[in-house]
Amino acid sequence: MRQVPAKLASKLYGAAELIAERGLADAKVDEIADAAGIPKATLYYYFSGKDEVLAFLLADMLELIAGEGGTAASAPGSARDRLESAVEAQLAVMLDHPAVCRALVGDLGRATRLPELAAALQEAFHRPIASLLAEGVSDGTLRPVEDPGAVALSIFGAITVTGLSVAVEGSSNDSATDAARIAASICDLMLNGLATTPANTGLEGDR
Amino acid sequence: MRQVPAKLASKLYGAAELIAERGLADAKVDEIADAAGIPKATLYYYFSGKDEVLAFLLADMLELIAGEGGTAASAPGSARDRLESAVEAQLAVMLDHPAVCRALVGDLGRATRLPELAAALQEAFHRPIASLLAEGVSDGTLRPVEDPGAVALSIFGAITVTGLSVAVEGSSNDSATDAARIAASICDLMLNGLATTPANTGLEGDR
DNA sequence: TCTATCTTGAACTCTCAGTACAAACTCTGA
DNA sequence: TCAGAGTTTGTACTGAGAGTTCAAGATAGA
Repeated sequence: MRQVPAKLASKLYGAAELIAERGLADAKVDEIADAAGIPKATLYYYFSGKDEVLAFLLADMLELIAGEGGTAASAPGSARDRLESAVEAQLAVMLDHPAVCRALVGDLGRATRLPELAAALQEAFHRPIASLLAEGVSDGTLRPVEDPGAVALSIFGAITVTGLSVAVEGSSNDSATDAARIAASICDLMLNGLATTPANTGLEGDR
Repeated sequence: MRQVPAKLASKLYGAAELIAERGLADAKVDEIADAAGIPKATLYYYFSGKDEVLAFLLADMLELIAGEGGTAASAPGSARDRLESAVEAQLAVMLDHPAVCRALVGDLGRATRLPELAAALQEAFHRPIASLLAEGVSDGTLRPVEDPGAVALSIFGAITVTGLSVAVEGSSNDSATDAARIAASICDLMLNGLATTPANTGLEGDR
C-alpha cells in the first residue's frame, strides 16, 4: 500500500457509508470508487484491493482512538478519574465516525485477520484500559481483582459494544453529549456495580 | 431454505472451522462443501448460498444460547443469582462452540444484515439480561440505574467480547470450568464494581 | 525543457458463486 | 412389486465482478 495522500484519504471516507451499509462483500469496487469520487484505476494504484481500502479506513480511526485515549490516560489525576476520561474519549471518537464503526463491526473478521489491524485494535482500546486498571490499584483508587485481564476485556467489551450499537442505531445529533452520557453510565456500572447488598469489595484496608 | 435434516446439520459444523479460519468471503463454496463432506449440489439443494449456510449455523447456536440463558433466567432464586447463572450459561454455550463463535465475530456484518438473525441475537443475549436487571430492581437484589438499556448493553458487551476473545484465543480443554471462571470475574465486576471509595454501594463486608 | 511520478479510461482475464439438469437412489404407500 | 415423490449427486455451464494491464495525458520538480 503506497503512502496515501491526504486528499485521497478524505475522499475515501465518502465510501465508508457505502461499505457500512452493504458490507464489503456486497459493495462492488466500482461502486466504492464512485462513492469516493475517484476512478477505479486510481484506487488500484494505491491499494491492492477493497480489503486494503477498508483496512486503511479502520487504521485511520483506530489511530485516532489510540491517540485520544492515550492522551486522556496520561493526563494528571487519579487513575480512576483518568479511566473515566479515557472511556469517554474512546466513545467520542467512535460516535464521531459512525460509518467507519459500522464498517468495522460488519467486517470485523477481515479486520482481525489482518495482523497489524488486530494489533492496532489492541493498542487503541485494550492496552490503555489494562494499564489504567493496574495504575488504579497502585494509587489506591481502584480495588485489585482476581483476573485483571478478564476485567480489562470486559470493560473493553462494554465500551465497544455500546459504542458500536449507538453507531449502528444512529445517535442524536450531538455526539459529544451522547458520548459523555454513555461513558457516565458505563463508568457508574464499572465503578459502583449493581449489587444492593454489600458483597465483597474488600475496601477497608488499602494498598 | 428447506428443512435441514439433523445429519446434514451435524456435518455442517465441520465447515464452521474453515469459515472461522478464513472468513466467509475467502472460503469457496466447494471448500465448504468438502469440509462438511457433502457435494456442492446437495448444499445448494438446501441452501441458497454460503450466506445461508452461515446463517443456519449461527441460528442454531443462538437458539441454544437463548435456551440455556432463558432456563437460567427463569429458575427460582433472586434475580441477582439468576443473572449470574444466565451469564455463565451464555458463556458456556459460546465456549462449547468456539468455531461458530469465531465465524460469528468474523462475519457479524452479514449476520446483522439478516434481520431474523439480528433478532435472534437480541433474543439470545440481550433480552434475558435486560429483564433480569428489571426484576432485580423489583426484588431488591439489584440497584436501579439511570439508563437500564445502556447497562444491559454493557453487560452484553462484556460477556460477548470476553467469550469471543476466549473462543478466538483458544481456551483450555475444560470449557465448562473456563466459563465458570470468566463468568465469576464478570459478575464480580458488574455487581461489586471497582471503586475503593464508597460511592453508592458503600457498606463493607467480606468475602 | 526534461524526467519522474501521478492520474485516468478502457479493455481485458480469470476465478468462482450460483444454475441447470438428468441420472440414480430411497422411501412410502397401495 | 410397482409407481410416484422427494432426495442426492456428478457434471457442465453461465455470468458477475475482482483485479490487471497499458498507454496516453497531467503535473510538478530539476
